Amino acid sequence: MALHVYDHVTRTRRLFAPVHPGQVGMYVCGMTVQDKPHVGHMFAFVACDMIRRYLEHLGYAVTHVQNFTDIDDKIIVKARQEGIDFRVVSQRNIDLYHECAAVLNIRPAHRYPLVTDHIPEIVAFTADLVAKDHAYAAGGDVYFKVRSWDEYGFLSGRHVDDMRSGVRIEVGEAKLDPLDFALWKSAAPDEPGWDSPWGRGRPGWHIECSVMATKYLGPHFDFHGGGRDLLFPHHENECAQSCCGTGQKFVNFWLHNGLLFLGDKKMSKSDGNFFAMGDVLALFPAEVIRFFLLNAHFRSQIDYGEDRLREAGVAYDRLRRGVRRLAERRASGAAPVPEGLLSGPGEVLSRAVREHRRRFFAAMDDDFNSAGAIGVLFGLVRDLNQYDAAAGPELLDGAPLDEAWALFEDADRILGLHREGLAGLVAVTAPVVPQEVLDLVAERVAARNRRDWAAADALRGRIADLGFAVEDGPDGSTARPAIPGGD
RNA sequence: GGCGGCAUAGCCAAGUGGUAAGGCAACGGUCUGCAAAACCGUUAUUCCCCGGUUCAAGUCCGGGUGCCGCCUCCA
Repeated sequence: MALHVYDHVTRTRRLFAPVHPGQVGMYVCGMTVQDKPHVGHMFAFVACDMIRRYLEHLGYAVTHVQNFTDIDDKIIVKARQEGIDFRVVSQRNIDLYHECAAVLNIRPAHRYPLVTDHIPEIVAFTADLVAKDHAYAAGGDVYFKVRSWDEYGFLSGRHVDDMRSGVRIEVGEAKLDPLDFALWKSAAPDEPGWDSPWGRGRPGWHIECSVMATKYLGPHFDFHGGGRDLLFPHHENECAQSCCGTGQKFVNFWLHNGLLFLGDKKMSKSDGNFFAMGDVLALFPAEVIRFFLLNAHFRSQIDYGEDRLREAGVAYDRLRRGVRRLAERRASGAAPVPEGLLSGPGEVLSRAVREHRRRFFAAMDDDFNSAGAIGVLFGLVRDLNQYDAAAGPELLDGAPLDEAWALFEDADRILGLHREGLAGLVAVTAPVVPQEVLDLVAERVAARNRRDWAAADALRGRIADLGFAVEDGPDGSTARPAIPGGD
């Protein structure tokens, strides 16, 4: 099996082949930084991060470019409301993005181009489209001439003549055709603007991505990511501009992630129907959120809900405990069976691990199916547990145990489930428990020792009220945070 | 009105021709003072409905029903 990627233009999965051997160019539509990032945004970036990690695992040198749209109407409005420069608004939200991305274990892009740093290139690209008769200036604006490109609509699967287009002309616009869209918009005197051959203005929404993507990745590159809601008009327009400007095919594979829903509505800034990422991070560990987001195929729609996150936390815990148990066993000091030999349970484990490895990568090769791949990991945990039960504490089949560990490590590098990696995960075995709770635990141990069960149960209740759960083991009692995944 | 997507157990979810992954919940068991945690086991003769193609269909084709998205800013 080799990597196959879904291509929604042909509605099939195609064998992946890079434009340039050994290299992959990936452009991800970043945020319009009018507001703080919400969970829906971060879903898109987590998905692209997983994809990038897998491509790197396959050995490609990936160049990941992710823009910030730092000037647009809504940013201007916001800045005006607050009485500050638009740059303050956009920088503030860019900073927030980077904070969220870091805790979600999203690897930094190689470049984060800003629209406002590329005005000369945007002007040049626009002028070129005008020169090629794919665009025209009108009343200080410049519009892309949609009907000048025969293939317009191929990406989103619509036909120019079918579009309900009459409603799109706004007062003051001078489009020749309602379908046309702005490359350059004239600016009012009190608005931010830059000089151009058409007067003072600012870029339209789509042109920035054409300019920055082709500048950093070349006219034709491999992957372009972004939410499903960007398909039309944004990516359709971006694609039209790029193809007309460069005369080449633009993108080989589009990675449109499904949208995150809240209740029965799409999470959306403009509807106010969203959870800010920072607020969700206060409720659930970042690892659990990332696990939750990767536990469905990235192209499908996900419903956000706290119950769902809680479930994900429990599931994630099972996985993590499996990894920890394996680490403990490998470090247990039990005498390994001689090299080259396997015990009966070791034999069974060995076969299982090989099969899990095959299935894990088959899932990833199948359009980056992280959900299927995660399912395989749970199977590994189960087989490891069965080995534990069958082998007892004395046996230690080094080879299959090493192979199992190696698969967890590969999986972790690809899925990015643990911020510190597997070694870090295993090291974190002692969650922080406040002294107050420790004291109660000690009190309860004393009560148990004098077989005062009523007092012991009451103490357990008080500890639970503080958000901790007690576990009694052969070596005494311990407390841990009651929230799954909370350490 | 145009275009597109989805429908798999109580819930979430993978599965694009070969006889239903996985997680949560539930139940049974081991353990426990009781629990919790942990581990083991059980839980869809069946994939919205009706036709068709095929030796074989959740998977392909046709029709129907239901839900949703896009066509306006949006990850």
